[in-house]
Amino acid sequence: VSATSSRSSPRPTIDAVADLVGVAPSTVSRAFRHPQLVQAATRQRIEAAARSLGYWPNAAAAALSTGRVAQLGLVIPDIENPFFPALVKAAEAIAQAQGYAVLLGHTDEDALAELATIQALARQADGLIVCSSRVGDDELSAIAATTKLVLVNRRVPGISAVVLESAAGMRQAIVHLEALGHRALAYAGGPDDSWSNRERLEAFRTSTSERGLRAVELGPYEPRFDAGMQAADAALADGVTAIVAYNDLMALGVSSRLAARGVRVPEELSVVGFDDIWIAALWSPPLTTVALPTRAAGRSATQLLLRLLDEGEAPESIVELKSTLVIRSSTAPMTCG
Amino acid sequence: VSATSSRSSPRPTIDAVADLVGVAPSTVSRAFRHPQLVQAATRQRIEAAARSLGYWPNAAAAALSTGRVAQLGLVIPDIENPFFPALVKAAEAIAQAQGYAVLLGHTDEDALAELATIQALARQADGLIVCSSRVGDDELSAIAATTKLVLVNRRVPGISAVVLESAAGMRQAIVHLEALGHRALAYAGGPDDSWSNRERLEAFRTSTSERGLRAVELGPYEPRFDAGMQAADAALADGVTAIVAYNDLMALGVSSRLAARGVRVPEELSVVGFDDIWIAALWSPPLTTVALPTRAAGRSATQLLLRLLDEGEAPESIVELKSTLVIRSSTAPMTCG
DNA sequence: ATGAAAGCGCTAACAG
DNA sequence: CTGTTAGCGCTTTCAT
Repeated sequence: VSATSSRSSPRPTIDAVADLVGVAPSTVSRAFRHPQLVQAATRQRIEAAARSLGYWPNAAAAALSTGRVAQLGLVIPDIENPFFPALVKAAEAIAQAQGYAVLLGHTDEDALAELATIQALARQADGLIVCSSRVGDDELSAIAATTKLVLVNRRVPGISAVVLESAAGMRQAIVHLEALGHRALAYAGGPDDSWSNRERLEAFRTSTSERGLRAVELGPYEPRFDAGMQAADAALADGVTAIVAYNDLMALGVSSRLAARGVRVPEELSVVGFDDIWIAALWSPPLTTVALPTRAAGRSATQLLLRLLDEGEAPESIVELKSTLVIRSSTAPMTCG
Repeated sequence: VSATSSRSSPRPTIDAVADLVGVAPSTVSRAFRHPQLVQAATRQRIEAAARSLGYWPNAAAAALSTGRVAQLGLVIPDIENPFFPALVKAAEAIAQAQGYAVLLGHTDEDALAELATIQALARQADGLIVCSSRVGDDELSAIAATTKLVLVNRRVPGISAVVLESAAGMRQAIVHLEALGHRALAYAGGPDDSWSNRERLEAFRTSTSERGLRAVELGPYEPRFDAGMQAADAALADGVTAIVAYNDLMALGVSSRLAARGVRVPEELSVVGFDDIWIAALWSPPLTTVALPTRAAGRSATQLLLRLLDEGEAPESIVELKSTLVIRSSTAPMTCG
C-alpha cells in the first residue's frame, strides 16, 4: 500500500478470494467451474469477493490441472488468400461460443513451414484444424496419432475431415459451358500438390471427355492473379472459347488480361472461377464461379474438432460440403465461333 | 505394453526423460530452455532420449511455472475486411519468429463484443494488440492497467500505439486533385465512431478550406462496397468532380456505381480511396488511393508489444506510420467542367 | 454442500 | 555443470 512505484500488484489467487469469503479454495474453484455444486448464497459471496479483488482464474494453472487449455489451433496457408478469411471467422465464432480461443498459424503454402507451424500449435492447443495441407499423408497420420486433428480440404484415411467437394461444381460448369455452345475448353490449373487442384483437374478431364469436348490443360500455376494473366495468353493461343480457372484469383487475372488484350468477356471468351470470393460478384463482368461454402467449412471443422475433444476416441468422420455453380456474367453463349 | 485397446499412452514427462538419461529433471529442463547452460554431451543425450520418447515440454506447466504463456492476443474488427489480413499475417510472422503464438479474436465492429473478446484473450495471453478499437478511452485505460496493451489505429493517452497517420495522405490526395483542376470535392465518410474516419474528415476539411475548394461531406456510411454505391449517387447529385472515400471498399463501390450509371472514371469523375487493399491495383480502372502500411503496422505493433513484455515497465511509446498517395488511373485532369 | 490434501509438469533459485 | 528443493495456481478426488 505504501509502495511509491506503481508496479502492478500481483494478481490475486484463488486463495485470496477464499480467505476473504472464509471458505476453502476448492469451493471457490467449484463456484467458477461447477456453479451448480455450490450453494447459491455461497456462490454469490464468492462472486462478489472475486469481483472486488479483481480475481479471475489463471488459465495456465487450470490447464495444467485439467489437461485442457481451451484453445484450438487453426492452420491455414495464408490469410491474405481471400479464400480463408470467411473460414477463419466462422471457425473462431464457433470456437468462442464454446469457450475456446483460436491460435492462428500460417504455412505460406510451404510444406516445411506448415509442419513447423503444426508442431508449434499442437503443443499449445487441445486440437488442430489444418486447411489445405501440403504435407504428406504419412506425416499427417503421424500427427493425428498424437493430436486431435481435423483436416479441411484434404482427405487422408483415418483422419476426420471437412471436404469441399468440387467435382460436382466442375461438372456443372462444364455442362453450363457446353449448353452455351462451347466445344473447346481450357482448365488453368493450380498447384500440382494441391488436393483440390487434383480433384478439379480430374473432374475436368472426365466431364469434358464424357461429352467429347476438346480439353486443354494449362499450368500448373501458382493460384494467383498474375498466373491468371499468363493463363489467358496461353488459352488464347490454344484457341479455346472458354476457360475454367483453378480459383477466382486466377479467373480474375484471366478476365483482366483478356480485357487488356481487347478480348471481350463473355462475348468472345467465357471465364469461370472457383471459390466465389467476395470480389467475384463485384467484378466487371461479375464472375461466374463455383461457390465453395467456406463459412460452413470453418463451422463444420470446428464442430467436428470440438466433438473429437469431447468424445475422446471418436471414429473418423467426414463432412462433405457441396459446391454449386453461380452463374453471373462472365459466361455467355458462343456467338458462332 | 500389453494393452489391447489402442488408447494413446500418456504423454511422457520431463521425469521420464531424466530417468532414461540418468540426470535430474532440472537438467532436462535446462537443456530445452537454456541449452548453453548444459554440457554439449549431456544435452545431446537428453535430446536423443526426448526424441526417442516423443517428449516435448508441456506448455501449460511451463506457463504456470514461468508466468509466461508465450502467446499474444490479436484483436481485430473483422478478418473479412481486406484491410486486416496483411496486418495479421505480419504480426503472426514476427510473433512466431520470437517464439510466440497468436490468438486471434474478432469484434465485428461492435464495442461490446470487442470488450468481451479483449477480456477473454487478456486472460490467456501475455499481452494484447487491439486494432481499430471502438471501445471508450476509459475502458481501454482500465484494460491497459492490468494487461500489456498495444493499440493500432487508435490513440489513448498513456497507451502504446501504432498509428497509421492519414492526414498527410488526405492532404496529398487533395493537392493531387487540385493540381488536376478539381475545385469541388466530396468526402464519403466512414463510421462516426471510427478514429481514422475522424482523422481523415478533419484533414479533408482543413485541406480543402485552406485551398478554397468546395467541400461536401457525405455519410457517415458503414465502410463497405454498397455504401460506396450510395455515396456515388449522392456525389453525383451534389455536382462534385472528384470524390475521396473513407476506404478502398467504398471507393470501389463508388467506381462501380459510376460505371453502371454511365459516368466514366476518371474522365468525368475522379475517385480516390484509402488503404490500398490488394484489389485496388487490379481494379479497372486501377484505383488511386492513399496507401497505408498495414504490414508495417502489424510488424511494429508486435515488436512494440514484445518489447513491453521484455522490459516490464516501459514508458508509453508511439509509432507513427506514414500514409502515401498512390496515383493510379482513377484520377485524371478535369476536362473543362 | 464444503473442506483437506494431493498432485498436474515444469522452472528457477540455491547448493554443491 | 548438475542436483535438490520448493513452489507456480488450480482442480479434483475423497472425506465429512
